[in-house]
Amino acid sequence: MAVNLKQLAEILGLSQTTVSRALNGYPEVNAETRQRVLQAVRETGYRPNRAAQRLATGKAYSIGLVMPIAPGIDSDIHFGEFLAGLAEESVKHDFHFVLNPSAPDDEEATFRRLAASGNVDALFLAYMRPNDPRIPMLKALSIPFVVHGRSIGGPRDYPFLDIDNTQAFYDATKLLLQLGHHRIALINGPDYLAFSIRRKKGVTRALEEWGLGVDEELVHHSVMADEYGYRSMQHFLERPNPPTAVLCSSTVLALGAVRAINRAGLAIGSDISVIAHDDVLPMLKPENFSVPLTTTRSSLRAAGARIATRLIGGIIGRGDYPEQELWRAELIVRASTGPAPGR
Amino acid sequence: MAVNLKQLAEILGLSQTTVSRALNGYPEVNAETRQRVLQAVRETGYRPNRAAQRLATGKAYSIGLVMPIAPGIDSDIHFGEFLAGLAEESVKHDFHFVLNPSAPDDEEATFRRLAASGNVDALFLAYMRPNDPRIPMLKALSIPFVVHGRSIGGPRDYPFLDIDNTQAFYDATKLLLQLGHHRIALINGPDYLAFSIRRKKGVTRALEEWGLGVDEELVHHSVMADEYGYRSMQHFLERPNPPTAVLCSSTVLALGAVRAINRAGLAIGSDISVIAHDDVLPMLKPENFSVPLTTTRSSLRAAGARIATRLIGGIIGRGDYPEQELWRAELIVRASTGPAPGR
DNA sequence: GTGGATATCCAAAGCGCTTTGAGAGGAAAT
DNA sequence: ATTTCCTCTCAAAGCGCTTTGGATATCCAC
Repeated sequence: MAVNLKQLAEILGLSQTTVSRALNGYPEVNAETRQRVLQAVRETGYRPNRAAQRLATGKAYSIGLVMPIAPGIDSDIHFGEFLAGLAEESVKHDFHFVLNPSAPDDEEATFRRLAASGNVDALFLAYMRPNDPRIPMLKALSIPFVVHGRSIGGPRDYPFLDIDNTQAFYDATKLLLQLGHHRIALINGPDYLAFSIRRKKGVTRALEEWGLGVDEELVHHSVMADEYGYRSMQHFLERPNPPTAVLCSSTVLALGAVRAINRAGLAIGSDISVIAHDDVLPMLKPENFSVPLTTTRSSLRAAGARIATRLIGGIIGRGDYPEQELWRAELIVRASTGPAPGR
Repeated sequence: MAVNLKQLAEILGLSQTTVSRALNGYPEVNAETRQRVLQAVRETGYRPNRAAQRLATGKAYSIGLVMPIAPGIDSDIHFGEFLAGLAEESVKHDFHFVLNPSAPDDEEATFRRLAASGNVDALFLAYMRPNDPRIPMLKALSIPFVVHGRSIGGPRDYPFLDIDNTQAFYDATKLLLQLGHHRIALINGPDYLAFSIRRKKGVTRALEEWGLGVDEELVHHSVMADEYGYRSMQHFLERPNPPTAVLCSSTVLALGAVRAINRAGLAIGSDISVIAHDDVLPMLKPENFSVPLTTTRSSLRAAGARIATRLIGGIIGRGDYPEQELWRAELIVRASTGPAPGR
């Protein structure tokens, strides 16, 4: 059943070369011959062996990503959503991914292995940290890559796609300040990730411009699961002087925070304002919250698609994309933000 | 920098054969020679080219999965969680996945392509439907595969891992009946998927054994996103004779349902009971709901790991696993279930 | 010392594809 | 008729690895 090039050529009474050329769109082949070849491919169900193709061309038609994983580590819903974007775009070009799971502390070795294996044409990086060692490493390995996010410090000349996290949280904070809030809490992502650091910076900057400082007691860092949103919020509310507004780094965190607020008997949008960053997760829409959530929005899925486009474009040598892109998140005001109480 | 076998052999003053054998653990190589080779590998950072290896052996050391995707289709959080399980196990054996995105209506062709490409040793299947055409197809292609879930109808002799959905929802329904509930609603997954059908069957069976029938008006099918849980529940509550209990096919659906119940001013566990199926999604734990959720629990991630184990075991010819496994979901009673009101 | 194991190692043949460098044939130009 | 230039096709090399089928050397027993 499974035919290979040689057999196909035999059936057609042609040489492998000609068949190969006909298939790969080389000009020096008769239109009629090409048709015959294509017809035979249809009839036999011939599919080129990718491994052989790869060995011959050096191209793998696939992009590699390292999936952070370990027995204790929770799967990240954001990762899945991003993947969906990558996938959506890749399918158009008949590309696939090679997903290489790896424990975080083994990530460097995994990258090295992946790059050397010849299994992938390009790599994708995320979960950037300050002075991320993977960037110089990949540059040294001279394999194309695109980063989702940005490192902080270290070399600056690498291809990335990021959203302007500082700006987003600056905007959000400013809105709260204008509404009269002074005690603003932040339920942020893990403190070792670059985006968290930038978001906090945005908050800090807005507060300082307003003549206020950050209250470190009102800043929590954690993995983005609703459980932590709940705990952090509960913690904040138990303070002698609780915040009147809270910023969440994800709608998932907001989910927990909202629960804590409800349980405390407070009204969202009047007693306390909530703003979350919305990655546009289809299963958790801010407009569906009991009180629709004000958000800074930027589609993770769109980012995935865009990165796939750039990566693939780079591989097949088509398209010329900017090396560095910084998307601005949109501030969308809904009912969860209102004037500070007592004003 | 990137050394290949030939160069490595040259450096060592050995033939490629010997080096290859030393690396692959063949017995006919001197222990001392093997050490020398391994040392050289360490020094040079030699990595075998997978494509070449694949071409020579026919083994790809990777398993393929088709990721259902399309511009309009939402990413499924359950998919990500399952993937995490697969990954966790695969990383131990240095396997990776080839993720092939595909539009649902193109799935068959994608499978065929994937199988013929030689890129993968085995395939993984999920989102089973009744009489799923992919099963006979893969059998015909004679490529190893394992199904997560089970089809309904069609051939029965194929390798799968499933949870006993009928049993799980039978158990859950029975609990509700024992608590005195008679009007029991079901917010189920998509009606074209086998697991949904089985879950409904479990509910039906329990009701019938109790001398009751299913009220089709109280059964909704939808994608598993909180939005639909909310809508369905709201819909049920607006009926003249609303249900006193509801079963949800996912904690994600329950999230929406709970919101609708809260909004209606009803108390969970007394006015209305809720049971959800819990796939053990780390970002959404039933014990963290404002009223902890009674659930039927079965870890999606564990299923992923188990399937990876079986798939990989089959490929490297190690281990002998049962072809078919049916896991039983655990019924865990929490505060969201209580006696039917007025009893 | 000779035949037969045993232990080590090697040359070479693929695996299925792309691609280089040429050859064959015909049309156009001289 | 010869040369030049296309157009179309082909044989063969090579991608980096595994594996078959020896070759060589060593060692034992008889």
